[in-house]
Amino acid sequence: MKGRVHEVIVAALAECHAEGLLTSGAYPSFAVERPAHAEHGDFATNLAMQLAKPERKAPRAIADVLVGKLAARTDIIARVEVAGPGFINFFITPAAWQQTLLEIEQAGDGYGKSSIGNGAKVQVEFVSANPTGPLHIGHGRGAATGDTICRLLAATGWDVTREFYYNDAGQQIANLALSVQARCLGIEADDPRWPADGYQGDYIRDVARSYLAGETVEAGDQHVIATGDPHDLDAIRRFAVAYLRREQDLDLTAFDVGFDVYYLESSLYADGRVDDTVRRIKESGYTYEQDGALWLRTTEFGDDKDRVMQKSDGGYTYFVPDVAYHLAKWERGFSRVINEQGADHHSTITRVRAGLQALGVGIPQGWPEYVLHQMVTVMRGGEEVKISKRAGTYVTLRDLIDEVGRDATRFFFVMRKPDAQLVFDIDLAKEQSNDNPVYYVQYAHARICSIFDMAAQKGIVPDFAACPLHRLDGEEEATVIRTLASFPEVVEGSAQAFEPHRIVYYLLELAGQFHSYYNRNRVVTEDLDQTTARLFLLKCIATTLKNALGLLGVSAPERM
RNA sequence: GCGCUUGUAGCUCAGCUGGAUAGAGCAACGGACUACGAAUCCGUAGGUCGGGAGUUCGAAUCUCUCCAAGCGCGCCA
Repeated sequence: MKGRVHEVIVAALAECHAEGLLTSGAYPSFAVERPAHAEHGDFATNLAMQLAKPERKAPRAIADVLVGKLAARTDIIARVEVAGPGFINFFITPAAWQQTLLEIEQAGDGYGKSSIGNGAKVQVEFVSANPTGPLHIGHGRGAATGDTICRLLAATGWDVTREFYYNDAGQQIANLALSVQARCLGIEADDPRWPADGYQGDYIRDVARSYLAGETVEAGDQHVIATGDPHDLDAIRRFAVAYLRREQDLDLTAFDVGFDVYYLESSLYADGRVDDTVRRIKESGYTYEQDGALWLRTTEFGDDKDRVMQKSDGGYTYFVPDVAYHLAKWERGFSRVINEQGADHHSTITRVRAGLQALGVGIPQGWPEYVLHQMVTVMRGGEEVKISKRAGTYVTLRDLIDEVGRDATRFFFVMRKPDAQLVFDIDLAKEQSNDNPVYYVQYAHARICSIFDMAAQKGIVPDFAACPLHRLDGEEEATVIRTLASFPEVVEGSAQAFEPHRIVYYLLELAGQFHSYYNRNRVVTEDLDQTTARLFLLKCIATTLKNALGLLGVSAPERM
């Protein structure tokens, strides 16, 4: 509907220019928005204000001219008026609003989708947890946020590739292997022989036990059989990485989060991409040697100090494989890449981009794009759950899914915009009451389904093909229809801004309007026409609720 | 000290990329089930949008500057 109004405005402006009513010939950018107050109509535009400068006339005078043309579009416009400093307010005819329900019904599962992405390729990298331990609550937020962004982009016409980057090389993995080996040998964390930066979590014991038992682990295309030899560090490393990767995969599967590509850091070394990247950066002239190390002039690209690429011991710092990895993304043809990460790693952004710029291969400055999510704190029993890796008291994603369920976990993780810190209240998420927003929304869907069941039991078979839409003439019905009609706009905005929480707020609003409507209006009555029309409205609400929940990876139950 | 993010009702948070009179849910108080699910609804009350200055027809939104909180500032990842 908004798009239709936009078209009508452009057409009117063109007419005014053609007939000399306006003289500048200007087509400024202008907004069509939904006014906060109902007295201001269904839509409003600031076009006249935007034209004031080029036309060198008062906004209200320009608005009067435009209104003369707009008023002729009686098929959708009931009334237009000039208000305030020069707003043009549109009042849409009830019939035009009611017609939008037909579009919803026809689109069905596809309602809310659009093609603004034009099928262009976009890659979203998210989670990318190190295979050194189980996924914790921060990874959970990343998984829910990243997955929802993928769903939003797919729904708006992008060709999405979901990617998980495995840091399966480097010092952390060496520490992992040493930790598992220590457990295999019965060395405790307080033993002087315990490795310096060893991982102390209980899961390390599980890995060691499994390894000694000679178990087999399958993860992705890996198929690793434990040798059970506690002195074969290389075998332990391969087994431990596969074991933890399998655990992470199981968690993500339980969370309904999937990936198209698992990219292994070790492959960047194996195929020479890391060395090649270093060589190409050196050739760029942005490097220098100092104190026995190789430095990159990242300050040339906005960093506050230069960074070491190759340490004096010959090893590369962590951002070098990161640059190599992103160069590979670019060469794979992703002109658009989005990285979803925790904000605690935000300092890598400047370095990775600097490395890519230094390569001089035509990568745009703002590439790749980043979505950073802030910290998550967990509340239980009104108190913050303190996180201590050493004591092993951190909350894993698995714990959350087991305790509060997948739907509530996903919903809560995307309830806030990524930029804001998130307080995850476990008690609230578990609660099956009106305080819990997940149940509030799901209940709306289940309630509608139950009304359809009840109507069927009464032998009512609504003929939607001949639905008397004009019977939906109440104020509350108009309100709900307007909300339904805005869904595609909400999806577009949410996708464009990488802000999944907008879908959550939309759901709460729509569910609220339905509950309110339901409490005041009886749907199934003796009046068959009215019953048919209202059931049709409810069907459209249920469809929209289900589609919106689907974007969040949350189910729309028919019964609760 | 520098960088990023945040600061809106007692609490938790929205505010549609600069629009008109700043909204919702909790909590508080008062109401609504002999008819479709009360996991619901209706009403009342609650504000110097952290402080200050600037940009313009117009600022919670953009700029600057203070204040406060979180995160990050390694030849760790």
